[in-house]
Amino acid sequence: MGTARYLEIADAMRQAILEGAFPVGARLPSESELVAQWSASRGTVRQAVALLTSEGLVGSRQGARRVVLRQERRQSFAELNSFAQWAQGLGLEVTSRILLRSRRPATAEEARRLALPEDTEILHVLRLRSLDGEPAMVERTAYADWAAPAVEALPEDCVSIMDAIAREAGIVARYGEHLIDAVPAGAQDADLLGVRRSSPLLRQRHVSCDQSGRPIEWSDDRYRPGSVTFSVSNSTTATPLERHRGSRPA
Amino acid sequence: MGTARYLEIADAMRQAILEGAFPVGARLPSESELVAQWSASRGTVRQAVALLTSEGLVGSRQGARRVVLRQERRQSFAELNSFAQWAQGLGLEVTSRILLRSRRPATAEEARRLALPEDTEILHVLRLRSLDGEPAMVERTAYADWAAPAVEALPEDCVSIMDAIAREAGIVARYGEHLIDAVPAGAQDADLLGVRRSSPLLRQRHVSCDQSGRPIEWSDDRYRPGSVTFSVSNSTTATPLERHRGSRPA
DNA sequence: TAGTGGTCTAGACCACCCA
DNA sequence: GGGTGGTCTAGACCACTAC
Repeated sequence: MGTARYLEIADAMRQAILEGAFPVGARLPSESELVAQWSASRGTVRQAVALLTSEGLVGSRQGARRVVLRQERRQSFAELNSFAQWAQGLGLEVTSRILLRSRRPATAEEARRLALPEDTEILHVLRLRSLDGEPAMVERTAYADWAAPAVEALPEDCVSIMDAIAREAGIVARYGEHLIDAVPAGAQDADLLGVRRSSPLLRQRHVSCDQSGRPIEWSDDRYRPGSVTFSVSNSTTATPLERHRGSRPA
Repeated sequence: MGTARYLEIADAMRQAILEGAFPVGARLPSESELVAQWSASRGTVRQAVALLTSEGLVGSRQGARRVVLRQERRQSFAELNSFAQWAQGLGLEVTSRILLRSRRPATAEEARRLALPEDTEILHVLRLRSLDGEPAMVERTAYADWAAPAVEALPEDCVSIMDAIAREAGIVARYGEHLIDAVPAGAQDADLLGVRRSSPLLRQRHVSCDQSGRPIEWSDDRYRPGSVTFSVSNSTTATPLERHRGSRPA
């Protein structure tokens, strides 16, 4: 039974938009036209266009035809949560090296982010990741105690830890929460990335959770300047990104 | 007819989650239970929980009860697109000062971002924005030619330009696209924000579009370190944020 | 005022999870 | 195997847009 009907419709429409059949600003066919075209019910057609809307490709307002907002493709969950999958999807050569792997009691913040009791022994991993041979990101990750053994079993040049523990131990990330800000490079950051101390790094801290919402890892990833940009679309009916006040306002 | 039924249901469930009636990891009532509880159809109940899912509050998998993922509230479109509305929602005192307002031909990038012909005359605005009296953000915005007159008519201490031109000229932002990265402070940034040159700034570039997808403004906002963090939730079924390769990889 | 998208109903079948 | 969410149908009424 391959794919759902609404995904088939959405895929075809997305393809048409990406190919330029509907340029930015163009109006999409009406729901009734799509119903006729695809011999599907209105509910199914609406599911398809709702998907495109949530991707930021089309805009929707009551009473008016839907309009095309962008002509770019959206990434998958895996591509946001996994540096390796993202880079491979772009055809870049990724290499990773685990520089340090040690068990130690969780700090207060790590315990909170991982929803573990304080002083639970977590696994801390320091990792340098490169794109086409150039250092691009320093990753400092705390793995929950129950996930630690699977990570400890991996070779130190493992390209994708999340892929590996999904395959080897059935630990699959399904939900993520990301915090994005800018920080000055510390001594270790500067050394590993080959930049000057205090130069700007884009920081992505994130927690990945399994199917039941249990945190697997809490990570602090720092990108070399210019190597990565994040993007997000929003609208009056959907706002996925939040802005937060920093800890040190003044 | 105040609000839609599904919004009423979603609001009540969101409230319950935020108040801790369903802690993180807890399972929500089943759809059939909600149908009985609210005397609504299954479709309406599903619309409500789909909303919570898209907000990142609950996770959903076929065959299993929905689980609570977070206990925090999500912001509105206005709060992400408007610095003033965001800050006011937090109870912070916002002040703004337009330091420079000039018409000039659009650069190649500005023309592209604003979907205007090259060399169209746009309005460039330089603005310093403060939180509780402390400089927090430098904003450099290019307004499309057709929106420029409305902006030129505003006083230089106008707190929210988007609010003002919505009120005065009926120009309303409905869709946004945001690019987030880190850059070193330039001479002007350093001077205005009171930080050292080259110190890290969080940069949010964004375009705001009207109802038909026509770009109103293209802006480069730079935040003083520590003053702001962005956050986003994702899942295997919804990934609003993208990661992009930067322009200068090596 | 005709057409469009937004909301809602009441059924149905299926794939999947868990006890 | 019973319960759960995922998909789909075929209707209906309403609010809003565009002309």
